[in-house]
Amino acid sequence: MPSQPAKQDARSKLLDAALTVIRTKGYAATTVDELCAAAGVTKGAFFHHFKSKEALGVAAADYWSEMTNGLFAEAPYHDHADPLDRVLGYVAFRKELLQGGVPDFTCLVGTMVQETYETTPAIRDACDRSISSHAATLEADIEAAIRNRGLTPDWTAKSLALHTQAVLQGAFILAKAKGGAEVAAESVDHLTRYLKLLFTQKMA
Amino acid sequence: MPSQPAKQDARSKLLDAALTVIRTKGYAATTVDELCAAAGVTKGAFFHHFKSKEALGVAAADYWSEMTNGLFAEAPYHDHADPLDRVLGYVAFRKELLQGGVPDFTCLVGTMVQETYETTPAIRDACDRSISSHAATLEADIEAAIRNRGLTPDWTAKSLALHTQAVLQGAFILAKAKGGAEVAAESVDHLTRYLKLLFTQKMA
DNA sequence: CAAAACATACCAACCAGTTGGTATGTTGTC
DNA sequence: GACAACATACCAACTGGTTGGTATGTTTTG
Repeated sequence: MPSQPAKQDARSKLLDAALTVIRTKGYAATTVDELCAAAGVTKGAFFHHFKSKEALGVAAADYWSEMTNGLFAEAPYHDHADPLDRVLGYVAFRKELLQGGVPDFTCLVGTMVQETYETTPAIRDACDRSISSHAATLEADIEAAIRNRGLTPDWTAKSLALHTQAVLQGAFILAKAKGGAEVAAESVDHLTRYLKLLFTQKMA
Repeated sequence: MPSQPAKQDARSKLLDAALTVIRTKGYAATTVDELCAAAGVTKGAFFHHFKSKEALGVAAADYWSEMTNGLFAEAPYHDHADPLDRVLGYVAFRKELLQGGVPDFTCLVGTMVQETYETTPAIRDACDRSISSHAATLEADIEAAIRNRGLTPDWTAKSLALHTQAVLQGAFILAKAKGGAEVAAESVDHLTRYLKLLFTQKMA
């Protein structure tokens, strides 16, 4: 009966707070005190669960992976019989997620890796794991779509899967610069158009 | 006779230092003291030329625009007679720029806007100006290529120009996550492929 | 009751920004 | 063209608030 938000322990509350605060202000500008205030816990609780701010960053990236894994695993686009439809369905699903404020639909690990890639290897690696493992879930469908269409492309399923992530991450940056989702949605439309062209082209 | 680097004043040295330091560590993690040390000037000089760290951020974004404007204005891809070749030449040029360490080829304003979009409007706007004005330089060639090929697309030249920037910005994020330019280059290859398909398609 | 889960109080280092000052032009005036 | 009046460029030392982290409690739970 009792819902989650009330019964959460300090660790979960801190991780949830980290997702929203870091996505809004970035990792470096987010202070431990701020995280504690947003989570409604004290600093003692913070350092009981995380040995440092950096450790929280790594845990937040892992937590982000868990959350998104669940979200995408349950998304309806997997139901399509045609693997290309699953890939296109994935991208359409990503477009549907572009709702609410910019901090709500942008990517935690994309934000964090920008700030930490040179200075904090542990966080960079956690962000890389998150992005790369998510891209890998697309790779199988792309591979199946290639076989299904009998293509022999000069690109790999892996590089295309990563390209979809590049487009999305770049779309988030434009959304942040312009203060809205519209520009991101248009970039996702271009990605969809590319995928359709790739798999339906009548090449010379 | 005397070369530039020795004769620079404190302001220019600080702006040059800002480009490298902020691209490496991010805006929030970069301290004023660090900037001064990298520029070889004192804090007094810093606050003489910039009224705050935020003001330096804005100035750095404007300085970045100047630098990149010059670089792209003089690039050889403008010489192509065919507008589509100019667009493809631009993307090829961007791929050529993916040399050296990750902090050397990534984008200052893409990095800064991620951290400041919600908290520091002045910097966000400066970054937006930089990205959008750069994209606008592409728009004319795209428009000309559309007319040249007699296309009536369901997308706009502006959205495609912004999409190229999204791909590049996203490619930088992947490069940061993976610690190298290779993944970015592959994404740029996908962008080139998309452009060629868009303009040479035999649609059903 | 023992250990895990939290809270309170505190600290040393750090940070953006200030202060008061010097050195070197530039400008106006007779 | 000499000299006062002012402006610009820069510097070293300092400050007050903030930050990540710690030391030491108290409370809850199995």
